[in-house]
Amino acid sequence: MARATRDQIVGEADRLFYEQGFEHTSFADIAVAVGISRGNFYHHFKTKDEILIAVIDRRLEATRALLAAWESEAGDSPAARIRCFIRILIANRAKILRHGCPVGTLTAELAKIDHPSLSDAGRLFTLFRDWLARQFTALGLGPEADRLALHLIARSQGIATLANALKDAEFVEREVADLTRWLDRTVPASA
Amino acid sequence: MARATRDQIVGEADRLFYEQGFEHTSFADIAVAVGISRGNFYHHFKTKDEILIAVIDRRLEATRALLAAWESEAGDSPAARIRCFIRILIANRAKILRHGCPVGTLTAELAKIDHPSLSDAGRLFTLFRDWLARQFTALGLGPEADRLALHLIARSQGIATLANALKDAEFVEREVADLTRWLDRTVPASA
DNA sequence: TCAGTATTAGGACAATCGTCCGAGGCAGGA
DNA sequence: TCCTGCCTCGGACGATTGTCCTAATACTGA
Repeated sequence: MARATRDQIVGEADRLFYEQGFEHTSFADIAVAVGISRGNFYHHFKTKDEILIAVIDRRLEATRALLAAWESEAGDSPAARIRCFIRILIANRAKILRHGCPVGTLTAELAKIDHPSLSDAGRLFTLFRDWLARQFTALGLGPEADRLALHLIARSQGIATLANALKDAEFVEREVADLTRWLDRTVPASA
Repeated sequence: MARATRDQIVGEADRLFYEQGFEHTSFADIAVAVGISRGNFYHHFKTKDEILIAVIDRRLEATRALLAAWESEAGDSPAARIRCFIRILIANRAKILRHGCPVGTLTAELAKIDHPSLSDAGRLFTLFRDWLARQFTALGLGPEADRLALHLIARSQGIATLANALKDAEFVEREVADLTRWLDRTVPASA
């Protein structure tokens, strides 16, 4: 089945792009990881950029699924849903210490090499932004919802960047606690 | 004079590493920027990693000078000195939108390719961290000084990362205002 | 069973990478 | 004046990059 091979390629590329970066990952790296020959790629993807687009699409889909899972997991409480977002810093702590945030590091790299897919990668941020803004709106913070969403994402990015640079897990816990207090202070005392 | 050529190489490498990234910048790129032949490098630097080390040293020195300048610029007010730090987000706004924070993007890249100079680059963060902690200590916040310093750096990193991804200058202004309010709220009402 | 398509392997390709060499140019001291 | 040592040039090197081709194989439908 061609679909299976294609999915394997995209899956391994996704992992390698995260762990090593897009440019630093070669066709040979992906071929070894998947266990296929290098020349086989051309049948599934014409260029490396096409693999990147497929990886971004995969991440967009995974993010949509994650957000949907949080909605059912946290029930009807928007505040609890936002706490799910904050908690990914704890859940993915080990990976973040080693490789940073998958969204932030990818967009930073694409911005640096002036890659045309930067705007596509930016849609990953938009997904979180809009979802968070909807939660803040549901909490009655409509006029500030987008501002609060961006603020929360920026705080998370800063924590991930610094945790990655300093390799400091305790710092993450401390900042997440701080972020949680900020959330409690921001939302009305209902949820 | 050999020293002048060497300094030119390090200077252009510094700029290019910031604008394009370390890996994406080739010897040829630097040679063109400086206006010398490619083979000339070997006389000044044996490897590309040696250039990176020189660039990091240059940035460390520039950072020390910057911090010293803020100390005299802001007089004896630690709070005013901290505001100098916050203001670099505004002063370097245009570059940050295009290329991110020079410190954050370099450490992120070096972490991703598992480069041995990552710890050296991390010393750039340490410089700001210790300096900021000293200012908070001078404000009578000794026990919390290091925590507050890291918090402030993380916030700045998050703003830079997101501004770079979204190319949104207005967002930077808003978050800097927010950060300034945080500072006013945190420091005792003396300075 | 067989034709035809889909998938794969292996390698060639030009370009570029970091590295390194040897020949020339230039200076200042004897 | 010539010699010596620093500096620079242009190009060669092996390795690796992304891209692409062709021949062999696996699979499918009739």
